[in-house]
Amino acid sequence: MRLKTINSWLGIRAEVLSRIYDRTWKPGDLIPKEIDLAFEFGCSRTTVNRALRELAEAGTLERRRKSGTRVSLNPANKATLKIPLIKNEVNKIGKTYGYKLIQRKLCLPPDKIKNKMRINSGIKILHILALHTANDLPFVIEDRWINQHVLPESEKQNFKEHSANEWLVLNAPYTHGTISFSAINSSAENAHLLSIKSGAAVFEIERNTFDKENAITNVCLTYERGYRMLTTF
Amino acid sequence: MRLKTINSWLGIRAEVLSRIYDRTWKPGDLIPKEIDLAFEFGCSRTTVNRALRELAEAGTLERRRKSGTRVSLNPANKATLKIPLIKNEVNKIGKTYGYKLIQRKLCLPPDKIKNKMRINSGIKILHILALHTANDLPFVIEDRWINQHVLPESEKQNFKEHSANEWLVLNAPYTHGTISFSAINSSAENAHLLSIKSGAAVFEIERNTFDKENAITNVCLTYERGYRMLTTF
DNA sequence: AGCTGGTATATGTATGAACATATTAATAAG
DNA sequence: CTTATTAATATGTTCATACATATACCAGCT
Repeated sequence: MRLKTINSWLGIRAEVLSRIYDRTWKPGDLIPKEIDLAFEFGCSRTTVNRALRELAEAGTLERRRKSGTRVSLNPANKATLKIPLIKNEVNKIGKTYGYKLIQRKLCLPPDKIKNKMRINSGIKILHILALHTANDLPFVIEDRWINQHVLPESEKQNFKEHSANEWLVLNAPYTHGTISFSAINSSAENAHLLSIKSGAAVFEIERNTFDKENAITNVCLTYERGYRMLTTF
Repeated sequence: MRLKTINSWLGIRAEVLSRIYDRTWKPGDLIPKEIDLAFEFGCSRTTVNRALRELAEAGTLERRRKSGTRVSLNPANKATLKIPLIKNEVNKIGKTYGYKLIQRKLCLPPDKIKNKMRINSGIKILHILALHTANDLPFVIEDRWINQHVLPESEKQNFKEHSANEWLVLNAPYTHGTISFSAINSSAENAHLLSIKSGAAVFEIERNTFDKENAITNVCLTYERGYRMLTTF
């Protein structure tokens, strides 16, 4: 019955959220169909569709053809994490970024890496160990393997001035990847590099990127003690 | 000059990704404007817009009015984490979910919680400690504070059968929240609950949810040893 | 130089109409 | 009673068109 004219998709999204919030539409409820909402809000179905689609992508709504749109039972608490370049991450917290290459050489990867990157036995690949610092204090250990057979250019890079992290972003397009977060007790070597006690809990991010079926790189980032990864929703 | 007819937004998104991938368009490059792409792909600008908008949301492209669209310099490695109900998380790995309430009482929160939830001194709020199990083995410790002044219904719940986690999803609408991930050395109490050695590194997720300016709940989830949070991109 | 205002331009949004597609519900065949 | 077929329907997508809006660029002024 054409009560309001919130005729922008942002306005409609806000109104729908508000109705979910004030429990006019409760979790699990079916909400009116697009045409009816369009009439009520005094806009076209296209606009309603845009608003509802965004909410469905965010996990707030669930939509099915013919059935209709309902409020999600578990609002999928989706958090989107931005994984920035370490350099940017350090700059963002107002500290001075530093980088130091510790090791760079071709060697046989351990079984774990061999499996993850699908490297045959006896094949040497590029291993890089580096330290990123914030105000000259250890910030992150970058322990990286690069498949130089897939990425021949990488063999010409010495990674002395700039981290592999940065070079890869510009020069290694990927199709997909995996990422995992975990907590581990730091090894003696890592503890030494980070100037912490051996065994101290540290936050680790492991990332694998692929070019179709070929693994490009595997990196394990070990963060300074007390590091927190934050986001909002 | 109308070479192909990939005239669906998904097709166009794929084609654009492919061109970025094969380095026809390199990071930082300006790509043709919507109208030109529409002509080339033999579709309307609306469709191109949809494809490019999605890619911009994903962080692959950066768009500015008048300037145009360019390939992101740092493809914002955005990973979207789905934070499911613990029950669903356990079921997903094919294990039997269990829940045990350890403690539930009104008490004075420590300073840390008081600050985060903006609770005045001397005010008691609801504290819940519970253990979630997978195949009868400890999986997650849920250490939660609920502001029962904002959420009066919560005081009537005993949380014996179902976790606060589940009740809140259905009964506590929120406007926004924060989430943080970290690694810590487990305390003696948590180690005991999780049947691990005190000091072992454990993964922690801390979440705060708000109803406008009022904090609804603060929860700290401490996961079993070796837990990994995974996602793909 | 620096500031001001105007203009051109690429993206952003809205519309109504049309057709596509998934899925439910009704119906007919076995 | 069960299963295959068909119709109905809500969302999904595309289109041509129009207008809105941010902003880069330029001209003219101080």
